[in-house]
Parts: sequence; C-alpha cells; structure tokens
Amino acid sequence: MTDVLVIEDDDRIRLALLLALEDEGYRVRGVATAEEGLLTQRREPADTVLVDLMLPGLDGFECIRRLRRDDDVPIVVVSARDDTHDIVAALEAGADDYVVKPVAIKELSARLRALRRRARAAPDPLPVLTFGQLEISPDAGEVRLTGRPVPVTRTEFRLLCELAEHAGRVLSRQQLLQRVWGYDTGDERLVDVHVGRLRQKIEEDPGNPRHLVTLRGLGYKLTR
Amino acid sequence: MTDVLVIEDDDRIRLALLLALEDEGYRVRGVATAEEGLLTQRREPADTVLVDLMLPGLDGFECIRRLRRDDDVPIVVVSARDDTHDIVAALEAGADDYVVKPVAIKELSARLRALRRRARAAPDPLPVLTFGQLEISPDAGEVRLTGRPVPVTRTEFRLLCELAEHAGRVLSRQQLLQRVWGYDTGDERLVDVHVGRLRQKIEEDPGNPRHLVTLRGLGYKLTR
DNA sequence: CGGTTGTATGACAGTTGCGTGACAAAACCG
DNA sequence: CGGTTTTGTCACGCAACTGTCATACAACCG
Repeated sequence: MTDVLVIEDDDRIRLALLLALEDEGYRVRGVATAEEGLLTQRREPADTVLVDLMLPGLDGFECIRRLRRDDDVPIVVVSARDDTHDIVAALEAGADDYVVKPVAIKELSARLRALRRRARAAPDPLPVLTFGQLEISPDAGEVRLTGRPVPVTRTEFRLLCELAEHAGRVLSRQQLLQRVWGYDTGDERLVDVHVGRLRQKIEEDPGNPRHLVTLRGLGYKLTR
Repeated sequence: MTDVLVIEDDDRIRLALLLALEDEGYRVRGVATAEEGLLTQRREPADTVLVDLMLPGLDGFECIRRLRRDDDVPIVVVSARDDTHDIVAALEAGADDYVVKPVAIKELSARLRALRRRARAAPDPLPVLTFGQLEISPDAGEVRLTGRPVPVTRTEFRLLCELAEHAGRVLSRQQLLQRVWGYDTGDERLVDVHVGRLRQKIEEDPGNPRHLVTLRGLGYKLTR
C-alpha cells in the first residue's frame, strides 16, 4: 500500500488531506513543519511526500531540495499559490508535480497514482549492481566476485558497466564499440577479445559463462 | 536534446506551442490528429508527447491509452477543460501530467523537465510477447517455452520476431524472405526449412503445430 | 481414386561467427 | 628511460549455422 507523508502547517488542511487520502486507500502520516518532515522521511521513509510551500521555519522549496538530496521519493507540492514562478521554482527544486489548493481529492489521488507508476519503473540507480555472485560498483570503480575484489582494467570495467546498465538486453558489437570506445565504426572482433578477457576474470567457468553470455549473431548480454 | 511531439488539432495553438517549446530549447514536431500522432510516435518516437484531449476522430483518452500501450513515453495532456473528471480519466488512461490551457510556457517546460528527470533512468522492463507457453523477448534476444530458455539461431529468431510482430496474420514466403533475409526474390523453400527447424524447438508437438501454423498456399502465421 | 501441387524433414557441405593464444604497439609509471 | 600493464590486431581452429537438395508425406481436385 502506498504510504504518504503530508507536510503542511495548517492543521485543518492537513487533517482534511489526511482523512481524504486515507479514504482513498492510502496509508498516511502528517507533520506540521519541514524539519519534522525531513526527519520523519529520513527515519521512516514514505513512498510519496506531499508538501506545502508556505511553511514556518524552513520553507517549502528548501524542504523539497533536501528531501530530494536524500532520496528519490516522489514529491508533490500542494500549494495555495498558483503563480508560475512558484510552480517553476518548486519543480526546479525537485518536485514532481504541483497542484493548487483547493484540489479535488480524486485528482490528487489520480496524480499520485500516475506519479507512482512512473517512479516505480525507475528504481534509483543502485550504487551496486549485483549479478549473482558478481558485484559491480560503478562509483567505486570496483568489481567483486564472491566478495573478493577482481582487478579489471579500465576498458573492461567500462564494458562491464555498459552491459550491466542494460542488464538482460542484448547489445550488438557495434553498440558496444560505440558506447565503450566511441568508435563510429571499427573492428568488431575487438569486442570479442575484451569480452573474452573479462570472462576470464569474472566467470567461474569462462568456457561456460553464466552471466556474460554470447548471443550468436546478435551480440552479448549480461544476465543475473 | 529532448524531442517533443505535439498532438493538437487547433492549428494556431499547435503552432504557438511548437514555437514556444522550440524557444525553450526543445526539438519539436507537431501533428493535428491522434492517428497521425500514434503513427509518428511509432515510426520515430519522441522523448515526450503533448496531447490535447479534444481531437477529431480518435479522442485524446484513447490516444493516450494507445500511446501507453506502445511504450513508456512521458505523456502530458494539455487541455482547455479543467474538469476533475477529465483530469482523473486522462491520468488513469496513462498520462503523466495534465495542464490546463492557457498554460505558461515556463511552467510547461518545468513540468516537462521534472517528468523527464523521472522518466530518464527508467530501465523499462523488457517487452515480452507471449503466445501461450511461448515467450519472445526481442530485446533480450531470448525465447522461452514453459519458462525454459530455448536456444534459437539468429535467423530463427528474426523469423520468429517477424511472425510475432504480425501475430495472427498470414505472412507469405515472399514477405518473410523480404523481411528476414532481405532478399528481393529467392527460393521459397528456404523459409520452409527454417520454419521447420523453428517448430522442432518451440512446438511441443512439431507435427501438430499449435502456434506456428501453415496456411497451405498462403504462408505461415503465429497464433496464440 | 490417381494425379498434382504444396509442404515437411533429414542429410550434407560450405560458410560464418566466435574463442583463444600470440604478439606488437601504446600507455602508464616509477 | 626502462620496465610493466594495457590495448588493439591477427590468424587459426572449432563449433554452430545456413542454404540446397532429395525424398517422403499430406492436402487438394477432378
């Protein structure tokens, strides 16, 4: 069930929102200040955050920025102001949607659903990609096999990242040349060689690859 | 650069939107009907679609549903009507956002940016075509029968994809030669052979094919 | 029923695509 | 500058794939 956090200082409005959302089938929580909201979201993250712009203390824009800095939670602004400036500023700060009070609860609910559909499809890029026993940390520039670090060269690493980023998808040699080497065209066998070298390092049995597999005539792909 | 498709029947409004968006740095295209929009998006997909609700012929809601069925492109409704009913219906149909005309271009632009931020990272799930127990994933270069992967060769795979893409329709041997092999003309028996090999792999009883059926004198088709 | 046409299938040889080891050029690094 | 690592090129061999053919089989038609 979707878990919504409402950050709104006006008690009556907050209560009304909470009740209405609960009615729509959401699990709800509410707080009156940005500070509380940030804390709550950090300690027990909701799936979606509704935030007012005019808040005492830390204002709504700053609240959005900080929420966004922490994680990728969908943020909807619910504000009385319908000034284009505010809307643009809020969206630029990191909000996903902006609705003007008073808002029909049905519309709000539909917007939340649309947003969640979108957000669900994009789980924030994990710092570590895992493929069975194989772990890749694009940030750290590190590859581990059964926990042990595996020394890979820069090209091998980029190749692996490219494949990992499109896990499960076939990438043709041309695509890989394009993305890893930047060649517009070139010898496709080059890819083979590097895939081979990579296999020696990351596959338990390089002859029978489990993750970095060949699709004859199509290209290579990385599977779980 | 973001590539926007505008579907709007009112020439003046469409033109105004296109010019304004171009000014904001988007690459733009515009069409006047839902049908054109769907075709355009299918043939040369834009990154984002703006659609009006009141369109001649196929209406906006249906247009949204069909766009959404095809792919995961961000869809923003730009409509003159601010009725909650319409908003909810459009979002339920698959739209990501709904703005009411007249809209400040800056707001629209900010909403497009917010939406694209969300949508970009989406590792959209691999599309899978299903025919009973048979699953075909063009992107993964994979065919599965009762969940088990079936090794098919490149030609077999292309042939299968071609048939799957036109599921239910008969494709003549000439058409298949044309599309799979690129031959303008050639030995039609070649198709038979490959169909046969494919049947051995994907049919439970290759003698009595359930999915990949022959239409004597016409060609082959793939059915559910 | 026999003739005719269209389809299925097995075998086979030529071809293609891929994995691999060897090696040279290039980049890197004290 | 000299050694070391990394990168790209090449050639060879194996395994898999492709297209052709011949033959057997099935469907259609009068």
